[in-house]
Amino acid sequence: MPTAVGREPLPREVLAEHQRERILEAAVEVFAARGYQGTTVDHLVAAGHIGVGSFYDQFANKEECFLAAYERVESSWRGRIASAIPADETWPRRLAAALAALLEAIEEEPPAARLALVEVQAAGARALAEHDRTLDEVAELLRQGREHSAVPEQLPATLEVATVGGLAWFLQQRIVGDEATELPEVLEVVAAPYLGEKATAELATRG
Amino acid sequence: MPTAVGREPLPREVLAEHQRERILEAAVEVFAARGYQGTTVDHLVAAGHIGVGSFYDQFANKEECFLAAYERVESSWRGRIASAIPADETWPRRLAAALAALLEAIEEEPPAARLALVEVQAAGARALAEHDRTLDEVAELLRQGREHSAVPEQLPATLEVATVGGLAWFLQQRIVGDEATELPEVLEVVAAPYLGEKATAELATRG
Amino acid sequence: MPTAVGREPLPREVLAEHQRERILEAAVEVFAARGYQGTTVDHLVAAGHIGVGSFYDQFANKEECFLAAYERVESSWRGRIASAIPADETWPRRLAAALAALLEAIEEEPPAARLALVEVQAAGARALAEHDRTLDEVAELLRQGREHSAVPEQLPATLEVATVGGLAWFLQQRIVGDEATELPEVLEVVAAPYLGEKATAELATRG
Amino acid sequence: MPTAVGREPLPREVLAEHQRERILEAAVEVFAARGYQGTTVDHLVAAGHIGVGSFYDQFANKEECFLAAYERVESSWRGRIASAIPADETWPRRLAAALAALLEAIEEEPPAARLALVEVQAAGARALAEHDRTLDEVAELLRQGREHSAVPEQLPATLEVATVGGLAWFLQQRIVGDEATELPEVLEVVAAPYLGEKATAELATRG
DNA sequence: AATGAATGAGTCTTCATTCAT
DNA sequence: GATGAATGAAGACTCATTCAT
Repeated sequence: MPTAVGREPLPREVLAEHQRERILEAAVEVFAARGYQGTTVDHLVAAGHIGVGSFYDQFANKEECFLAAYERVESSWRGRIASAIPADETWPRRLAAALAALLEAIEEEPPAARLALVEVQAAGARALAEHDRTLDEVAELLRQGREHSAVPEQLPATLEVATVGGLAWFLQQRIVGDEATELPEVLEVVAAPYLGEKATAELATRG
Repeated sequence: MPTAVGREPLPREVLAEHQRERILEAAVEVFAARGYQGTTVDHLVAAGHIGVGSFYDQFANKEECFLAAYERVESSWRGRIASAIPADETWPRRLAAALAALLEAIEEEPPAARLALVEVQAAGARALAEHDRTLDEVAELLRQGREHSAVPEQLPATLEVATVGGLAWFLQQRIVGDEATELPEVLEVVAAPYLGEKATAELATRG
Repeated sequence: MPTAVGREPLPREVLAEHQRERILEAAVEVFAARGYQGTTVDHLVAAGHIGVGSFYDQFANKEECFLAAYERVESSWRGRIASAIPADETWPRRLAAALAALLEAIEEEPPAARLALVEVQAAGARALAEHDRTLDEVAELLRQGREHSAVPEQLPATLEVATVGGLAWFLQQRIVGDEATELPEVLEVVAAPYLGEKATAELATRG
Repeated sequence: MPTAVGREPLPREVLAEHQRERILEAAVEVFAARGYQGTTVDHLVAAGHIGVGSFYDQFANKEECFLAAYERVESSWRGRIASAIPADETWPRRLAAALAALLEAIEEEPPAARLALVEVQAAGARALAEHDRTLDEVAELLRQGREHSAVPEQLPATLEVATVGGLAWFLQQRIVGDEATELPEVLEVVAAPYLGEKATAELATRG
């Protein structure tokens, strides 16, 4: 076996990172279950099986912890969705794949979904701003679909912002109501303005 | 002392109601300025020029006060919009009139707008549910526009919910950013799915 | 009996002031017994028989409370000493009377003495500055005794500051050691530089 | 491997001692800069470039560390002053030399001065007691000057304690105010009671 | 009917100290 | 022997709510 030279590549740093991850994982559950305001640092500490001090070693305060948890979910989902999008496909199919991945994520990780789409609204200005940024990015991606429109120049400038807001609202409703969301209904709302009702319906049906 | 005939008709009740109104009026300002979480009962009490006791005579707690303020705004705007809608007109024009009245209300009462569209998100489950109910009602109204669609049966079932969510999100963005919102951009997003891009553009232009 | 006009001259304000007095009275005991650092707000609250909130209604924090207590003692003693000084007497006798009153106060109110002469040293910069101011005032009063010196121009400029510091230190020692202090020993130290050893001794003996 | 004859004589002990010295050196700076209460063990640890554990290997707690730092300064200054005192000289000149050495030390090591004369007051009962002991020793030395008094039997018994207290207070004032102290002004206060104003003035002038 | 003084539970946060590695 | 991650006791402070006047 190779020598031990260059060993111990990840003791301290990684351990810390690992702990941070553990805390965040627990934090997602807690924030989702109790709401941002209903969550105290003690709740987080208990759920993370750490001491109060350790919590404050990792996060300046509750808000920072929420933001970190939010970003963690967001980044995880972003990766998940990105890798679900087929590289060599048309925009409509790529869109469908992205939305499918999103719905899948929501279904598989309800607490994360609640954190990212519901609680984020009540977690203060910073979280709201972060959320805005994310939605703006999604809107930007949507905008690329305009070239598939028969009448791109007629599409209102605000279409994407409204579409993304509508999507977020829609999902939020379902999450709060603890209801599942099906791809077709989402796809229709998001894709229709670009592809038209008919093509959208087809896309939703055949996939 | 002999009572004068036809003296003040409803002293107690009316006075109480009047005071409640005054408090709510002040509460709208306070909640809008400090945010739901940043507002304390003392802030409300100070702004309403009443004693703490009187506050608790009127409201069970801070949340109830917020809900009452929210409902007050909502009901006031509802009336305002209702009376702005011309009775004998086509649905598109009625829609346009309603949206115009909404934008006007937002512009004239920024605190109320902030309360009803932004802070409501952070004021807890009850407020959120109330807000949902309102948006659902709006969605219901929108649904009446389907008969103007060339292809009503192709419209996705979720269209209205998404549209309303998109509208709310859109307005929220503008309010937070302290930017004005113009009728055409809103109209395009809301009406286009029903009337098509072209007719919507015309409606927006000619009014 | 006279009418009730102009009645209720002191309900609210006075009550509040009275409470503040009560708290300060208790605070003197607590600070003296536990030391400034060893005292917590809870200790003060318990000793004052009030709620935490009421404490914070009266004082911004522990330090402000200490400062108020210090000033209360200082002002009380100042008055006590001032009224002990005979108006129509020579400076030496006035000095002796003042010191006698000071020693009497120390003996009668050990906690106050400890607060004003010992704990004040450990209560932070503000308290220290306040204490400095007081000692400076005393030094100023001493300076008036120079005209009784046979050789006033030979007295060092720093005499008073050193004398006052010496006095404070001396008293502090006794208070910490829980020992009584006799007028003659103090008088000798304070008056000797001005009156000479002999006259001082006489003053100390005969009064 | 064969050990070299006469190799490093005392590795462990000396190293430990050396480290302790380093920590104390840093501690003086930290305590002087942040005040006793404002200093945390972490500050000391960071300044000493050691681990928390090592700190607790050397000192039982923060207070012990302060006491050790205080004693280190005190002992260093004691030596410094002792070696500045000319052996074969009169008491007045020896006193002047001692005071000169003290002022020199204060000027050269402001942090040490602040620790020994200011912060010591706020570092708890133990430190205060230690300080008392030191001042008492100084008082004892002063007492030897009585034989130079023209009227030794008239000097008050408490003269030395008061003088030392006055000196300490005086220096403390200057240190806090960040002002320099000149030998003459100090000398006058300390020596005058023994030598008389005139001789003192001469001593101060000619040295 | 109205007031606001009083309460104290609940939260956040710091920091001395321990102990596994 | 040295390190610093982890702990949690302890303390400051806020604010919703009650209740005597």
